[in-house]
Amino acid sequence: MTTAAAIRPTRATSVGAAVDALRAHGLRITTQRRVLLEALYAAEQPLTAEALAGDADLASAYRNLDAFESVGLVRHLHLGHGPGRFALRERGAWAACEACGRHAPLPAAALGRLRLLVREATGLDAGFEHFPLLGLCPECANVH
Amino acid sequence: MTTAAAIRPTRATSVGAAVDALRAHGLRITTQRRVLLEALYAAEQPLTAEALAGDADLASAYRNLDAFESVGLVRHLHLGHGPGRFALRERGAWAACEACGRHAPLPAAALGRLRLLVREATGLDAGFEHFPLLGLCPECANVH
DNA sequence: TTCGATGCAAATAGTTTGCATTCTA
DNA sequence: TAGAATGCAAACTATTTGCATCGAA
Repeated sequence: MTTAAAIRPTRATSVGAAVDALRAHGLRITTQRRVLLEALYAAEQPLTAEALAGDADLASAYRNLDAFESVGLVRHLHLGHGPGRFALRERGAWAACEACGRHAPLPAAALGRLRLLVREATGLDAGFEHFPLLGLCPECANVH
Repeated sequence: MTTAAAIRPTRATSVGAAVDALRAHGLRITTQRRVLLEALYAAEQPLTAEALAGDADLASAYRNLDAFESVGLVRHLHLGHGPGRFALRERGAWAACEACGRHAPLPAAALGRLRLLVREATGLDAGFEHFPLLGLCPECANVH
């Protein structure tokens, strides 16, 4: 893992732009890295290393995702239990229901207000990035 | 793991009260369970199963902490990477710095306002319980 | 043609499970 | 004394590392 504090985001809105960004950071573009990038850009939610790698070698996938993360292109996060997941930093923060597992992006405006509130209350500059906002969605809340 | 949605908190402010609560739930009080309770009540922060168990058998410690959790006495949470941690539900939610690892309880008032804000923005009833509020404390933020 | 990336194998960390034994209620 | 809890061993999942080989620049 790389410390979040040390990473400055790399925003690339397409696989092509990501390739350029990676090269600019001195990373080489290989077949398996291209596959990972395609999967990351195609994904609508954070995915596990296994899902992103497909048939490719998992150990290399972890190494590559880690490289992408330390370059600020990707973020490593956890949605509930189970394996960690990876998503483009580009895609923002997430909110998830801990009962049914559904998750959705967190609106930027809400994120801003949350950060302000947390800063006032605790002095902490909260990212809501490595861990999502976790709670109960309306449907699951109604069950009880 | 037990689904958070299904658990109703058990508030017990002392080891003795916790013992009563466990018995009320049909759980037996053994030496190792008493040790775990002592450790939980003595702890100022969420601790790992290993730390809480001391010399005792780790597998049993996990089983017991899980039992405590499903009775609503304890909560299982994650502060950054590494092993999961356990704390009394009694003790509330946590805020942690992802750079230096320091963590502190989250004031109840702030928690209430956060929940309201999140609910308005996403419809989600956020607990900030299984995962803490993660961000950068003022000192770590200043380094950059 | 060099050094970074790969892919396999093996190690590691955290956690769970099976099962015979022990002890609480 | 019945059934719950224990303690060891072994399985398991997620992730990392060593190392010889391969390939991008």
